[in-house]
Amino acid sequence: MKPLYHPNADQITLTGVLYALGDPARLEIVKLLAQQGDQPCSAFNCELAKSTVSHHFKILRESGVIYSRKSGTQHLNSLRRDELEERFPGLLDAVLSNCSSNRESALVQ
Amino acid sequence: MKPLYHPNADQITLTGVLYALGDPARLEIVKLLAQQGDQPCSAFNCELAKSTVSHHFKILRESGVIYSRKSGTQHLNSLRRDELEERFPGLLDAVLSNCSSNRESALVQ
DNA sequence: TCGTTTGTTCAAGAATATCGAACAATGAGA
DNA sequence: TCTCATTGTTCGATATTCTTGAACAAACGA
Repeated sequence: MKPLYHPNADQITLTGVLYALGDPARLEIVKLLAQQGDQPCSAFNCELAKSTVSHHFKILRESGVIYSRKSGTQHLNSLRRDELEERFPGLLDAVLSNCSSNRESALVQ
Repeated sequence: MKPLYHPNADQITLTGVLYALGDPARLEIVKLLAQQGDQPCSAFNCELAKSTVSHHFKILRESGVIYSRKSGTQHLNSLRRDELEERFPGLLDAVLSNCSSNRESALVQ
């Protein structure tokens, strides 16, 4: 299986991050990781096809929002909080603090 | 000509705003309005076709990021700063303060 | 070894983006 | 008033991206 691409911190772009966060499903994923810590893709329960979920994780990973590492049969995903904070101070916090818990949700769709 | 749709403040969604900002051209437009105040679409100089620029302004308007009003032959666009601040405190500031001036630009593209 | 779990890849159809051309609305000038 | 230029929108075509089910690959456990 191919190694997973991750941008370096200095390759992360603002529009890339905003684009990645600008989708209900992906924002839910980010919220999940922020609240529950590292999680496999399967922890994200929604009504989307798993190929679609895989695609969303890829967008998040390639935009630099999350880091994915293999762990047995699954991938553990973590928010790149510190790197994002250093690159774009206050951005992730501003987004997360404005995520309602009764969400614009991919779960509800 | 059709009246322009604008969402009410409470209809503005977080993912909608993030999606609107997650494009280099649109982020440039927002930056322009933040720095120079109200501007017509034509103030946004870039290499995109004008139909494409029109589309970007529409996305910004319908997501609630900007307000557009007719003024003679042009449309004057303004950032909905106060409403965005009330709806998603700190979000726009966090984005704008992380826009580099040597930009990820639609101008350079 | 065989089956299960986890996630990716592929191919097809749906949705969205970009573009040039045509159009509409307004204002300026003869 | 009658052009003409300016500003944006709308339309049709092409290109890119999204979503999905099916097939595949890797790792684990019985």
